[in-house]
This record gives sequence, structure tokens and C-alpha cells, in this order.
Amino acid sequence: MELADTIHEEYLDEEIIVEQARKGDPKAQEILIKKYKNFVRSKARSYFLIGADREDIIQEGMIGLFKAMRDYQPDRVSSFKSFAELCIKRQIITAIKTATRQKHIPLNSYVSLNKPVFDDDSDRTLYDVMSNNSKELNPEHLIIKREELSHIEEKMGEVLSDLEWKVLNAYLEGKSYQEISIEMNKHVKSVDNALQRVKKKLEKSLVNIY
DNA sequence: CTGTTGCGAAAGCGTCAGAC
DNA sequence: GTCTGACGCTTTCGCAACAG
Repeated sequence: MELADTIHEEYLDEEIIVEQARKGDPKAQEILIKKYKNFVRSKARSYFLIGADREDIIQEGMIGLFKAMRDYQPDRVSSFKSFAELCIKRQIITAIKTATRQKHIPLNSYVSLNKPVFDDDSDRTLYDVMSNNSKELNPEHLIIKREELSHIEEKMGEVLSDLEWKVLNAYLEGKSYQEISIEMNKHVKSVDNALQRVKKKLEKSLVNIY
């Protein structure tokens, strides 16, 4: 189990493992999957799901990870991690789009709350999903405008309490309940409570907006 | 080696009670 | 009425032990 050992030496080149995985080495693949599983999970977490199961999203994320492994070009500037992140996101977003298009899911089936909506190029989340239902898929319609987004954020800010807002942001960063509770000096249960309320409130208010 | 079983911790949900 | 904390409960997850 040399590979397993090397991975523990944090900074040893991950590229090597990725390269192995690309060549089909099952061990290397396994290591990557294990390493990135939580990563995928935290990515998937950014997409709240109302009334459906979250497993699908996580699985989509894993597919994105596979694609990343398959397509990664070592000579590229970006690290595997950021490349994988991109693939995972795209996969999830595409999956949601397809799902909302195919079935006639009610407007609020997916509520995406990916926070950094405009600091990276390809990401349109909340508005994205919402607008898909009313119109044909059209790239122009997917471009989120700053005013519209801040409108949404504003709306969320109105609805959520201070605590809820903070907890939500931490949660979307992929932090665990425990981490959040320590960070904010609250009980885990309080964090849990806050999140429950956040979900309920958003469920309610977002339906009202659209 | 593989599949299963059992267990503890964490996550998640519903509800009630108290403070403001 | 709203916000928050607390309790109980179920589900999920990771891991180790185990039998086959």
C-alpha cells in the first residue's frame, strides 16, 4: 500500500496519483474517490433539495469526479483539485437543469443556494434553476444579473435572522455541525435548529417570490 | 478475501416551552 | 408573533469485528 502511504505525506504530488488513476489503476482511483468524497458531499450540499432525495445530487457529483479524473490534463495550469471542483459543479448543475426540464417538477423542487454565485464564471444557481421553468433553455436567460441576485440575497436577508444567516453561510462552506457550533459558540443542536428553520423559511419565501 | 452485522457518532426532523 | 433553545426520535455514515 505505498500509494496509501504517500497520500498521507500531504504535499507529495497528487498529480502522480491522478495520472495513475487515468491509466486505470484501481487503487489510485480508489484513493482519489476516498479523498474527494467529502469534497463532493460538501459541494452537493450547496444545493438544497426540497422534497426529493439528496443522494442523486451526490451521485451526480461523483460522476463529475470521474469525469475529472478521466479528462484532467496534468500540464494544465490548474491543480487537480480545482479542476475536479469545476467538473463536479458542472455535473450537478447540468443534472438539475435536465431534471427540472424533463419532468414537470414544480418550481420549488430544487432550491440552490450556492453562495459565491458570481465570483466564478460558470456558476448560476438559484436564479438559474428558477428561470428554467418559465422559459426554454436559453443561455441569455441564464445570465444572472447583479441586481437580480442581490434582490434575492436581500430577500433572504429579510427573512432570515442573524443567527440563521450566519449558520447558513457556514453550512454552505461545507462545515460540519460541530465546526459551526464551535465557531459560533453554540450548541450543535442550536445549529441544527437554525438550519431547520432556514430550510423552512426559504422553502416558503422562495415560492412566494416566484 | 468477501459479505454481513453491530455499534457509536453525526445529521436530520418534529415539536414544545420560554424569552422578548 | 417571532426567535431561540432543548428534548426525543429516526436515519445515515464510517468503522471494526465477525462468520462463511
